[in-house]
Amino acid sequence: MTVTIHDVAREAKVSLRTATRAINNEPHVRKPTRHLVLETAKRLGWRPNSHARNLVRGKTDRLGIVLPDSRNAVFSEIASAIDVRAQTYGYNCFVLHSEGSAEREANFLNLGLDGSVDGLIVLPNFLEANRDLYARLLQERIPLVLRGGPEALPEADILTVDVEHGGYLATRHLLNLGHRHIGILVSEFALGRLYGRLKGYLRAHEEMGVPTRSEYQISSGHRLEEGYQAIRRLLTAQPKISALFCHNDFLAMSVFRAARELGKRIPDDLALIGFDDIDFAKFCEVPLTTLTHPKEMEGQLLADMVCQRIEQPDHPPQQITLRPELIIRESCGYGAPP
Amino acid sequence: MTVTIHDVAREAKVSLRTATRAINNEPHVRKPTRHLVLETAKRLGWRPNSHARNLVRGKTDRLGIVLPDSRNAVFSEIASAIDVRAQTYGYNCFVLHSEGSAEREANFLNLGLDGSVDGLIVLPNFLEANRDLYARLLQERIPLVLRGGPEALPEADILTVDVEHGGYLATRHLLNLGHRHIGILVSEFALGRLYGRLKGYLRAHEEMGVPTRSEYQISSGHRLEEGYQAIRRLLTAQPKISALFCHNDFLAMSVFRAARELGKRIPDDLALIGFDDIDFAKFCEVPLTTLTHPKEMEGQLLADMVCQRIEQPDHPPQQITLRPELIIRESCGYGAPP
DNA sequence: CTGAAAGCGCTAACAT
DNA sequence: ATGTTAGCGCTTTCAG
Repeated sequence: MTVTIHDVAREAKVSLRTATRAINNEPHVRKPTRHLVLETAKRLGWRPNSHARNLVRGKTDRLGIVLPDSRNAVFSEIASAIDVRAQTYGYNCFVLHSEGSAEREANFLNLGLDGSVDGLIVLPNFLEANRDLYARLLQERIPLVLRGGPEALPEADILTVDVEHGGYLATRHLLNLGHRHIGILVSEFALGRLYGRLKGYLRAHEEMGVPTRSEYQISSGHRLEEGYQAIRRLLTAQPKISALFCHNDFLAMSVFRAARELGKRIPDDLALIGFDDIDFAKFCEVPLTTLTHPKEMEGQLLADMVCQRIEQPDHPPQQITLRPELIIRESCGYGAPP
Repeated sequence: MTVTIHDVAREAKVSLRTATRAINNEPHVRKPTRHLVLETAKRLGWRPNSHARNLVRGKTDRLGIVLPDSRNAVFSEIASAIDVRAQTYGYNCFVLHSEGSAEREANFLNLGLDGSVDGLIVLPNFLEANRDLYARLLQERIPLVLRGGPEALPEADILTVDVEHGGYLATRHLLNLGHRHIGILVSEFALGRLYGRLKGYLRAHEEMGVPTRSEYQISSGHRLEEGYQAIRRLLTAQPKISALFCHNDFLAMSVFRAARELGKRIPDDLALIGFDDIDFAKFCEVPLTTLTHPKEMEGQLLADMVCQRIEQPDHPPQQITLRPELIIRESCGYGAPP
């Protein structure tokens, strides 16, 4: 039924070896022979079978990118940058969204173990729940690069964004602007790296001698709606809050509506800082002050790291930290505090 | 080097057949035997090889979802809904972003041809450029479902959103509100379905006896920045425009900044309508009036369609059209025209 | 330059 | 309940 390279060879009256040669553009085939094979393949409607091919080659030229959440554009932006770079190494990328499910994340990690991809770049959400799997991946020497989570997996290749520093920069900026009642929204995902923002926030306060209050610190799920509800609650319960540092730009977008409904204007009555510098940050009504790091470079580094690991399995693990920078736009106003 | 199921069988002192049985949870293996095999597999560090498995089974239990653009959340939302539904059939989904490249799209279509996935759900951007490939897919009877583009490929399974109707509804709404100078931004992708919006826009005008002007009709690329520039240009050149129908919510988001910079307020000086009802539409500063169709249902239908095609290859092609509905929020105001 | 033959790791008829 | 055996479709030594 399905036509194999065997059929092509027979039909073209050449050996199997010659057929592969012609088809894969290898040398040592005469032009007319090659042409004949190619023609025959076409005529017969032959098409390569990736499984057979990958099985014998022992590789796939494919990479898996495991993302936590398909809604937040920052992940798409990073994935896109990884993809572009991976392309130059000859790899295609599959993007996989774990969508808040440890089981889904586990499934995707398995794609590394069962040879479906040659390497994995993962933005982990369930480092704890899937601890064994991550360990296995490492032990089996499956090329794996993590974005974040160095404390949890010190022996892996890891790219980290120094979110604590980001939190510090953001908060210091707000304090310098004169704000003394600064709210903070962090993600409820209990990953160490996520609370980094809070650490930076606390450190900045301490450094400036400004007291902090736990009532100003809240968390929410990763969905826009959840962020919106949490922020609305915070702003309602703590009317003194004049500035808000939001876990990421995505959730920060939900502040606009909450603020408006409570009769607060951004930036006049409420200063707002996000994190990530997603595209929307530039084009929302009041362009968002935020923390950024070059996402093209991040993607590039991540791709480089897996590819390097693939080529040199024995290379000692590499850990790179990216420092975010503050991008001042308009959402914190320019001037004095309320 | 790599441990195979063969090794496991030998080590457990059972036959190959029994080993597979145990491992794949098939019946006709005694408990202790099964346990022994599983233990041995674990001890030896055996892991299944997906290529070998898929090669012999002739299927992968995987679906490919080809998306035009990773930035626009509407695609993620649809993909996510497809994924959820496909899960219930036992399929995993790979999402693939063609990102405005016909070649990338072609690459992904090839995953269907080479057996990497059992079926393909594609939101096509390059139906023309990849015409041959689509035809091939159909001819080879690879399960394929398209979202949009029925004119181009009448013999395929297709789910269409009636964007013309959407354009009509949006424009009529604006006209009913009293607007007489309505701008429209459409995507520059020359797919038939995309210009549907414009058709609906024109039809609504005609029906109400309101003249249209080509100066009010512009197009832009799919990036936020491009939308922003196009809109800024339009609004600057045509100050009479009091309402804007935007190709999609994603691009509509860029209107907020453009309007603000030109001293126009939404909805007071500029009414705005989008398309898609992405999450952001609800939570932007002025919740967006838009066209919607249930994306959960859309994803569900798309998944059902491929799965059905996989199960019944001979089923006649199915074409389903979804009608968008107008969701009135706040971006068009409530009252009279300017 | 071309060909014969040996697998890659797994599943599944077909026995026993 | 378990074992034997023949491939799935392809690449790749190794000989000619």
